Amino acid sequence: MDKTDIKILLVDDEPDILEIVGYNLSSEGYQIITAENGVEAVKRAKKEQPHLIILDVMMPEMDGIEACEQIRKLPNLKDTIITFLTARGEDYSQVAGFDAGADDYITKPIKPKVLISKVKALLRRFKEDNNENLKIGDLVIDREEYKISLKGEEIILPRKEFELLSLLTSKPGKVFKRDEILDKVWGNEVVVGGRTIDVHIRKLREKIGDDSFKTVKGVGYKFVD
Amino acid sequence: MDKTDIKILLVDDEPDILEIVGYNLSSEGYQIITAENGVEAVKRAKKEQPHLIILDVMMPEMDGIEACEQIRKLPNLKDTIITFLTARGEDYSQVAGFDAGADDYITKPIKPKVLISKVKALLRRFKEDNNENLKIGDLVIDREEYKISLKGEEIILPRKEFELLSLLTSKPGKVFKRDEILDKVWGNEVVVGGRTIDVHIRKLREKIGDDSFKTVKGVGYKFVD
DNA sequence: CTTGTGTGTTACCTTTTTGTTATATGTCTT
DNA sequence: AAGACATATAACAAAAAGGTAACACACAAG
Repeated sequence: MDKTDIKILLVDDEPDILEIVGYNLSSEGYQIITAENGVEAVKRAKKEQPHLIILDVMMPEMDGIEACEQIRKLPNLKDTIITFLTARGEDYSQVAGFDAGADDYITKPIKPKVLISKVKALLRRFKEDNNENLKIGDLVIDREEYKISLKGEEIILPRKEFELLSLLTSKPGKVFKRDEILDKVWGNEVVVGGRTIDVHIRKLREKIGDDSFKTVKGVGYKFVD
Repeated sequence: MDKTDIKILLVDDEPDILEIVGYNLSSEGYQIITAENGVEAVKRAKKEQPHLIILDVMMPEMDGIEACEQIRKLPNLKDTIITFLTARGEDYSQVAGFDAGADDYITKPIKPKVLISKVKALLRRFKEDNNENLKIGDLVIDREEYKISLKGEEIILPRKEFELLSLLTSKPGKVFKRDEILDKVWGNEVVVGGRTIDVHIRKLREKIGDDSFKTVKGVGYKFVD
């Protein structure tokens, strides 16, 4: 994901802060959206789906804590990172903030450099969470480039095999039922013979390693590390 | 899950810290277990199966990092949340801590209020994650991975046995009538002989333990802790 | 057009799971 | 204590599930 694709929602009732912080972050390449109070913040968050929300605690209309709680309730914003802006020493805010579902807080007065590195750190964590390339043991799976490498060795897999591997590794340990595999890899319209999955699993076993794929009889297959 | 059902293992070599933090958390209603070094921590964790472990990094005998690694290896503790206690500025510990499988860290000096809200936040996440796994006494049932573990020992069960166990444990203590079991595990269309359930119960008894399954004559079976 | 590759099928084979039966053991009632 | 139930158990049989090799077909590249 490119930096310029990242949206940050900045919420504070003081226009000065919005401007200074906004300026600093946009010059780093982030997309900035602003709001001046909690009500507006919730509204914009819902509409714009930002990746990160920086929320002042003390605000008119609806304070940051409440706004945070509201936002956390929205299912499509549950992976959004929320960080509070609080005056130093306001211990209470920190406490309430975590309770409300915040991920971090930044203390005022704001030092732009500190702010930016904190934002970067938070977003890095975010990216790691929903990364496109998976790394499991010796195996790296690059979904963008459609290739994998095992112990540094690059392996080209045919599409179906890749998709099957990709599915199984998306949740290592989880048992994928045959139905589920058919549905996700083949698409539920297509009807394939009963041994098709097995054959593909066998091919993966040949290429990736026998132990990585466990059969759960009567249920399906799982990938193990 | 009630708050009073939540166990927290607190590990630090300084008795003062154990006392203060322990006091604060117990007065919140959590059950507190303590240990004074890594070796002891691992032992107690294995035995008590706490939901959250607060682990000091610097300790004699075995430091927090190593203890964390050890604990993460135990299959029935893999959903336990581990958070480190580190001196401010010890950046290295934090990094190593995350590598070892920690979920968070708390910096010293500890402010009780901050600590408590952090604990709450962590446990909230835990509850959300963990709706799939049942834990009853020594037994952990992982419906997603189709496996169970008993006292840390992993056991693979065939599908019908797994489903039967899964049903009985879904409401420990409740007596499931034979009809009900047939319906839920076999499906009401299928007709099986009268002794089929007994045989499966017997197999579970062999594997899980004789005492866990009680026969209620004329009615059915129940799982007891 | 030929060749090669990806994909899926089929026909066995093996193993595991599941279910049945016959017999034993209990337990409650009268 | 005998009979009627109900469950336990072991040995066995049947069915299901998965593994594998060989092959068939489609389609793209040369």
